[in-house]
Amino acid sequence: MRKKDSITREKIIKNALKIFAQKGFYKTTVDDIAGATGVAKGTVYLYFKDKQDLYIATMEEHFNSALDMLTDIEKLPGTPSEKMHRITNDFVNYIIHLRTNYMPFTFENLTLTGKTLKKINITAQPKISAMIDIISRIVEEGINNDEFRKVDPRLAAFHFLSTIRAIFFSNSYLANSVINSESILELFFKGLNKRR
Amino acid sequence: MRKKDSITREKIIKNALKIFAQKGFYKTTVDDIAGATGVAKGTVYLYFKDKQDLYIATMEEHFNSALDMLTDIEKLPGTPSEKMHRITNDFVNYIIHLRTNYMPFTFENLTLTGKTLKKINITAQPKISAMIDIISRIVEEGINNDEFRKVDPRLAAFHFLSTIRAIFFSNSYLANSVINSESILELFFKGLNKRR
DNA sequence: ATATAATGACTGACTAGTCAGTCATTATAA
DNA sequence: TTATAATGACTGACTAGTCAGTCATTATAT
Repeated sequence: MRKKDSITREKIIKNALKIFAQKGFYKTTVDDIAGATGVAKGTVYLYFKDKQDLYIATMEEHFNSALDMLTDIEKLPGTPSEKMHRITNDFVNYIIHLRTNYMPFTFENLTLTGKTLKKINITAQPKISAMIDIISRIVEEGINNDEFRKVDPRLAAFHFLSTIRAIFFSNSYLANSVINSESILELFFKGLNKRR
Repeated sequence: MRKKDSITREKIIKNALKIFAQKGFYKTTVDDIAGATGVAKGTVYLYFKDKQDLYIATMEEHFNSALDMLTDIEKLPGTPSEKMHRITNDFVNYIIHLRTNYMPFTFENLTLTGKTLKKINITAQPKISAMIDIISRIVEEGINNDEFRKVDPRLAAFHFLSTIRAIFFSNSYLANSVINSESILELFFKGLNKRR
């Protein structure tokens, strides 16, 4: 394969990520992606076995971006709580950049079934697991610091990702309240119960 | 005179709810629903204008069930925190009964686009809003009781629903941790930060 | 007898996936 | 240096399959 090839492949994935994120797997046609990329449909099939294969490649791209972000943040100095705020901001910006209002592949691919779902989960599960690993290390650091309570770090990491996810929906459903990442994170960190 | 059977209509909705919840809008065929109900496809079109119309009816059914549950729990005696535990249990049981592992219509219909999405949101938004209303009244009660911190009650209600939603995904992604509703709710109520 | 309910074969629009052919670029022979 | 050959990335018309929605026909209740 020529050098040119991998650039085309990357362009296709980049466009597919945006379109799949906005329209989901079924509403997105391969022609949509080819059109956005400026190639013919046949070209897409030079680089990907089928639509499902392209979707999986797109997901890998997505998770790799997310893992890169997390890895960078883990390395930087700062308290665990500061790191978790940074993660939230980065994720929010990333999703805004995709011009979609949900995290397409973070937790689920709701409407996929059977074989497709299974194949995708083979790719997705380890990546999500890796994300939870990084975050749970940050949580552990916080527990050792006496910053956080003694909780199951992986559960807290998972709940944290769920909370970030909720931020993207909050605007649609809470029009009359003041919502931003900060106010939801405040609930996440401090909880609902009054301290006594 | 024989009347168009409202029992048939209800049966179709009941089956559609289960199948849409399991397979999503696109993977579900009208034949699937007709077959499960034991009627011909044409019969479905006697009761519903099109697939989208059936989906909307299905969503209304779903939200009405949820609102009924919430209304009942709000009336019963108990502390706000007890009520919220009951809501969680009821929702979890309801979803288990549907034999699906996500809350299909609670927050989003991810892969629907354009007109379909807009029409569905016209139905869904007020119902979700009504759910948040009930829960936020319970939260307010807790704030007045000195049980909860002074927070935006609607935001807390929304975050609570997001947390319940997370319970359904936790099993897939946290296989090695001990997860149940209780441990996630504990995080929701107490927060991650250590109390000082 | 007649109106209403139900059926399911059929249609047509849509789209995933194919493949024979094109053409710009690169390699090579004279 | 220039003509010719080889390459392979790319194209887009085409096929084959799917499924929402229709409607002529049949069944049934009153």
